Amino acid sequence: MNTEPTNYRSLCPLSTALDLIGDKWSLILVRDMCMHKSKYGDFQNSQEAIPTNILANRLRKLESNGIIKKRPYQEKPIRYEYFLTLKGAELLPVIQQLARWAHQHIPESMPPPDWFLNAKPEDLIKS
Amino acid sequence: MNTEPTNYRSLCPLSTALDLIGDKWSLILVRDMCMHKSKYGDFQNSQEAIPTNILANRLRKLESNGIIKKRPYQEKPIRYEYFLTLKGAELLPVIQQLARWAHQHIPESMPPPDWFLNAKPEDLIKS
DNA sequence: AATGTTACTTGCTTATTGCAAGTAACTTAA
DNA sequence: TTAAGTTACTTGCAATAAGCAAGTAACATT
Repeated sequence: MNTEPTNYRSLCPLSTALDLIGDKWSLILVRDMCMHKSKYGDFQNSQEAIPTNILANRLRKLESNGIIKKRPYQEKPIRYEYFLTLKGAELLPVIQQLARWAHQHIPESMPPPDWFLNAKPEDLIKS
Repeated sequence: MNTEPTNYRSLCPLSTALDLIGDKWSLILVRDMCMHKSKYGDFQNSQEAIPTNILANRLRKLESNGIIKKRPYQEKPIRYEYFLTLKGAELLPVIQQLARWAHQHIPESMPPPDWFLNAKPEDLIKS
């Protein structure tokens, strides 16, 4: 399944970015991988409670768009762990800004932890 | 129409942010307002070709969430212009990062203009 | 042998998106 | 002065996507 858009809505960089990750769940999964969650069950157990069919679909899409990679961690039965590519890790500044914004402007939201605000994309790859 | 979520999926700042603006169109409209587009027709004329019912719906949601405000620019018939609040203007760092990311990682996307990358939220309000 | 765990898929319902057309209140051109 | 155009929408409906519940395959554990 290749899910890269064959034609983007426009070539505006913001618009192309949103064509890839502009939905309610993709960045939640990127966040989880920033926190070194890597297995299907880890993602399911996050507070936001992603439906399992959506989770499977998003993992496929993110992989097909080069944002994550999967690698087998056992053979019988075959099971994969998922982790960020460089392309995926470099979404960290985006989600840091989103978290900062939410903390400043959405009263209900919790403060982002310091380790998260201080993290760098290169901390996330090949860990 | 109040569209603020009564219960967010979680209180994680990223998650609450995505509950408000995590869709394909909201940030496109914020981008347009950063470019000083202000009228309904201006938004319709953007390259991404937002459907008119979605546009009306998103303007309502963004206003109800305090990200934009509207102000009448004529009385007969009543017509409004839309502009960013401080809360909306402070989404600029988010869309700057998204644009930067897209330019670096999506080959098809165009480079973001320098004025855009160098803009500051305070440049956008009360203009 | 039965129960549990992990990582999914399938079927179905509900919600959202998007297209096309319609409408209201004007403005402009013939 | 009438017809066509503009602006800012709303409504109806079809297509797509999301979400819930249940099922399944391949093991491990009790």
